[in-house]
Amino acid sequence: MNMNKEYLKKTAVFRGMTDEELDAALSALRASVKEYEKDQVILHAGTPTDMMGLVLEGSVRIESNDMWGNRSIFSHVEKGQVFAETYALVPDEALLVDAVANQDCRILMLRIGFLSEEKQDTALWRLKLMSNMLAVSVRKNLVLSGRSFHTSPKTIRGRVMAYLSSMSLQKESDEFDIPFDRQQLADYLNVDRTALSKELGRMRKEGLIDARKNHFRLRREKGYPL
Amino acid sequence: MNMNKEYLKKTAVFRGMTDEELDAALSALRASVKEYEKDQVILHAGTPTDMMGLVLEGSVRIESNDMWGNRSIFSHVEKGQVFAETYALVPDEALLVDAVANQDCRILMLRIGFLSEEKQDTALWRLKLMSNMLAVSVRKNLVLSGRSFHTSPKTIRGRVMAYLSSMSLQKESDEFDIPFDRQQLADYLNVDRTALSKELGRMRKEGLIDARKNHFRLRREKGYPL
DNA sequence: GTAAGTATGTGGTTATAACCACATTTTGAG
DNA sequence: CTCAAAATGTGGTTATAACCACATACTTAC
Repeated sequence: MNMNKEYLKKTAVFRGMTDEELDAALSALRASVKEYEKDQVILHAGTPTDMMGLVLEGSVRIESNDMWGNRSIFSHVEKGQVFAETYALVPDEALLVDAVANQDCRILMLRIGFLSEEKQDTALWRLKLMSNMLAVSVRKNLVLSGRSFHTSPKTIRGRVMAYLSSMSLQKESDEFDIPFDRQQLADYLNVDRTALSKELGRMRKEGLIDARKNHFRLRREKGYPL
Repeated sequence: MNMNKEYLKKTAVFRGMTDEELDAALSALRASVKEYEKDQVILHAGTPTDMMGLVLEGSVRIESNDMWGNRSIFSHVEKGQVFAETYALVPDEALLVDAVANQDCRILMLRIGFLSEEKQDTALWRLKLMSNMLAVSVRKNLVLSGRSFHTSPKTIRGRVMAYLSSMSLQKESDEFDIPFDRQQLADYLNVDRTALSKELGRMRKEGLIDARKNHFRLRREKGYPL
């Protein structure tokens, strides 16, 4: 199986496990590595799943596409992080979103559904896995709340500033790359792409930001709040 | 201590515990009952917390108020449910939102922070608590995603329909009460209150819905989608 | 390098929501 | 019941985003 166990032991899901525990966990989780091309759908909305994915290479976006073709991007999942764990752990809840490869990807698929079953197996690997998944889940919660903060301002500029401020804090720098192209950023902020481009243009003109492709720089001295 | 243990054993947090386990858990959690009046802030944004709240009576809303007085309501927490568990379980993360009593409330405050500590105590009550908290957390995730769905349509009507459809599904009826007054619904959907009233008026006129106070009825035969 | 294709930006128009002022209805206290 | 206060609704105006068409820039394959 083409996966680096040393790397896995550093991820939030398998943190703190011994080699033996990791092997036991991977076996119970029916771990398997899958590959996906850019823009290929990994998990489809509407299908129930007991599997979550752990990103080994590439990145994944979580999005919803309504019947009129409107896309809304909920989050972006980087290498080492997991997705769909919520649906895998809530029995009978069909996926409401698509998980899509944002680039060519290697994904470790894990059948985690059993963790939410009643039986109290106290194998140490299981306890550690559960503890880790709790940490992963509450973190994911913060990510989702974050998006709520980024989309609650009523103006495009407000949303852009909320998003960029929070990225800047996270990256601990005024200069950083974002994981989205313009269309994706628009779909993340729930605004029209051309309107977003226009607003970025205005903000550039006013000297608030530099924005070139997915690289941004905040010019706080120009009166950037937060 | 003024709390009904039989009731607690039915909540998602303490589900499946024996009396002894519940006592051990409550003691470790330094459980205490607090009372709050309508609109009193229970937990303030900006303060770190290792406590979560379990609603014994009344209900709580989770909201964010920016420096210009704009309110955004993230979720509504009913009797038996918990709030702030995310922040309590993520060390060093200050609360980003306020938890506010939506009516006069009795809240069981629980110091749950220790659950995210490293040490592997395998007391059964602790395992059950952890397992339950995982279930609670992933559920909370679905609630947060739900709000994303409700606020992603670009028009007020789209948001109202998304929200009401999902309430209708949840309540398994075309007729139901919502936990918000108009201003709160507007703040939940991130729209202006008067614009919301106007849109509800139009939808009433078109025969799509009946809406009186917080009681709604969907008239699907009139072409309500989903 | 060139061409084709993709991504990004911009002007113009229209639709819609925000905002303001105020009318009407409902609620609650006495 | 009466009054005051709060909640809800409505008309009118303005600000802004959506939408459309297209220009420009950038990327990739050849």
